[in-house]
Amino acid sequence: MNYWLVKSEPFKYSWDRFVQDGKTFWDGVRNYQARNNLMAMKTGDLVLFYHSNEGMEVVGIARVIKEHYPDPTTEDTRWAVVDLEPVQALKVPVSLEKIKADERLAQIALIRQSRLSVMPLKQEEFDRILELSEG
DNA sequence: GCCAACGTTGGC
DNA sequence: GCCAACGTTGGC
Repeated sequence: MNYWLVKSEPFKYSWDRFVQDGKTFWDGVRNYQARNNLMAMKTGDLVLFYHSNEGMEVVGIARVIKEHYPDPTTEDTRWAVVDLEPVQALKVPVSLEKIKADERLAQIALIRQSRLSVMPLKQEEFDRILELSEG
């Protein structure tokens, strides 16, 4: 089991919309590193859903329900998508500020490589973020 | 709205 | 193969 974090601008695709949809294919990745991470996702992996720009907080947990396949939104064969379904919203969203302030999370790509939109998390980092959600 | 970080493109 | 120019992302 692996753990991941994906970013979405709520303006483009918000958590609420995701919950309404029941599932979604995660498209729009146009960066090789992010794509490689996307293609490494396995069915059942858990994925934190982060709102970038507006909100700037982790808002929920998703699960991979289908591993990577060619991006249906482009003819370009280089890009891939995965299918995700919502698992649950966090009771309290975990803000970027809070994550930055936590020394155990100082090394995660969200902070060190702010432009990467799909990134792996260690289990302890994933667990830690959920802990922060509980106060 | 600005700008830093950084990935990509294209001329040489 | 280098590097300047350019585009995009995302925090502030």
